Amino acid sequence: MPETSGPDGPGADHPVLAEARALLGAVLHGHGVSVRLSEVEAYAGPDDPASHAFTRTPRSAIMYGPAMRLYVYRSYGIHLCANVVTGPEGEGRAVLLRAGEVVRGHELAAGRRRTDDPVRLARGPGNLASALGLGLEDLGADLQGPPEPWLEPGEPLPDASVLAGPRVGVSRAEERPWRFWVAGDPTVSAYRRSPRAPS
DNA sequence: ATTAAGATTTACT
DNA sequence: GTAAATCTTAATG
Repeated sequence: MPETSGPDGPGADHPVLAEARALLGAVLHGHGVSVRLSEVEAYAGPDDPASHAFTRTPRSAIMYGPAMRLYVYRSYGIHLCANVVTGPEGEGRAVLLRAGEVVRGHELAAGRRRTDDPVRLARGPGNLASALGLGLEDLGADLQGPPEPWLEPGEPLPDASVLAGPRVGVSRAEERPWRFWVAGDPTVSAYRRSPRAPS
């Protein structure tokens, strides 16, 4: 096991990858709704041009804070995305929660999402945050334990059940397979088009 | 102060 | 499958 930089260049062996993989299978308890994470994306700091932490800003300041904290940001102004800050303070590492399966509060989540499809309940970052009832009020919330939204680590998944692939919506460094999802989970969607494709 | 870009979702065809 | 809507944040003059 190679600690060498791999054939793909810098960041191929980044510690955030292991943390993102560890988040798969964990259960995120939100406002009356619990979701088992099935798809996540790893984002590093200065080493990742696609990360919000690439440049130090008030918005990404939370990413440089202590771990196990919730980072919520707005995407395209209308939707919210939930992230979990990982790593030691100052590293600026975070993991984006892209999708998951609702294991509790199914009815409540269905009411919020206005859909009865359990597969679509938490498919997509914005939907995941919406289904959990997360908002900017939960920004920086401690995920270490109740009563507020908290993250319960699950059992480590077999390596064979975890697949990796290129990230979505990232205009740069898409060659890095920093996106992890659970194999065979219907809540995980396939590759999507890139945002705002040039004419 | 203004311009540009973006970690998306939903609806319609 | 394709197209459009929506808001914030970041950078620049």
